[in-house]
Amino acid sequence: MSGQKLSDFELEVLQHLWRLKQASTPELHRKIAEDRDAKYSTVRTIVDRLERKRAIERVAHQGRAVVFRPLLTKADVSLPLTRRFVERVFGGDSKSLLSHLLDSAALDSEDIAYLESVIARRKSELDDDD
Amino acid sequence: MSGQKLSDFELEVLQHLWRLKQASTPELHRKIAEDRDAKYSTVRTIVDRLERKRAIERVAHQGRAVVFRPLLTKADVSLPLTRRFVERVFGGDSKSLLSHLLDSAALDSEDIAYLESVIARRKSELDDDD
DNA sequence: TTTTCGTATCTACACTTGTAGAAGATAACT
DNA sequence: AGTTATCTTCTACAAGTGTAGATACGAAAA
Repeated sequence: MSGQKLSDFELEVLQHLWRLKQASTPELHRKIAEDRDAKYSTVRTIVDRLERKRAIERVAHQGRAVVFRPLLTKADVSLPLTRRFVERVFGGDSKSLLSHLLDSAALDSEDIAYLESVIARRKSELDDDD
Repeated sequence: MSGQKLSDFELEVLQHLWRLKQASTPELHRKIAEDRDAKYSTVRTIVDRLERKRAIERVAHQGRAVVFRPLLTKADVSLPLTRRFVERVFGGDSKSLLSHLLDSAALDSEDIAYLESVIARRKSELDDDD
């Protein structure tokens, strides 16, 4: 499930909701206002759109405020978006993205150990069923 | 230089131009029509917009057709877009994207071999100066 | 040289997105 | 109970995007 495409702003709000588990629009507005300038009603509009897109749902009330929680998981969102991004920007070549990331991301030896383990697992999977 | 943001369709056309080095709108239209349904004038509109955004420029004529070439390199486009994508979808944490890429089925054995080589190099770098 | 395609150019339109004001509603404070 | 500070809901709008028809134009074919 996901269907609907999410805009930048909608994703930003979702990020906050993932972190907070659930939140009201006023809370979300405060969080967003920490980063940049945005009027309350603007945030509320985005929340409305997320609800209409069934990306979030109402779970409770805090005073007059409605509390929302995400319906989509990070994976629901990032899987298709990543695929689409690799397609759009790297013409489907994920190696380009990888090398870019490896060059730009600060990786310590711990990260590298992790990567190695994932790769090892991956390799055996590919050997097995491919 | 880049300034302007590029739409999905504009990026798609740019991809083709990078591959072809240069091309006329009719050529681009044919390429795109291989993948999906798109009218000539639609493609031409996108080419116009790319030109107005100074992402491409006219280099020659083929009969009545204008030949264009990219002004932006892949790096010009992918560096800021990747940063923005990581920000939007992974809340700025590029390591999440990395592990996501590794977890998603987007990698074939060739990608993995490449990754191993990069990691090996990375490891020796860390040994050296750390 | 006139006709005819293939291109270019112009114009248009519905939809999404970011942005927000205005008005209506209601919990909370006095 | 009345007032006030918050929230919600409604409405709006400009810019960007995908989409494409209509028309003009010029090169190539007849």
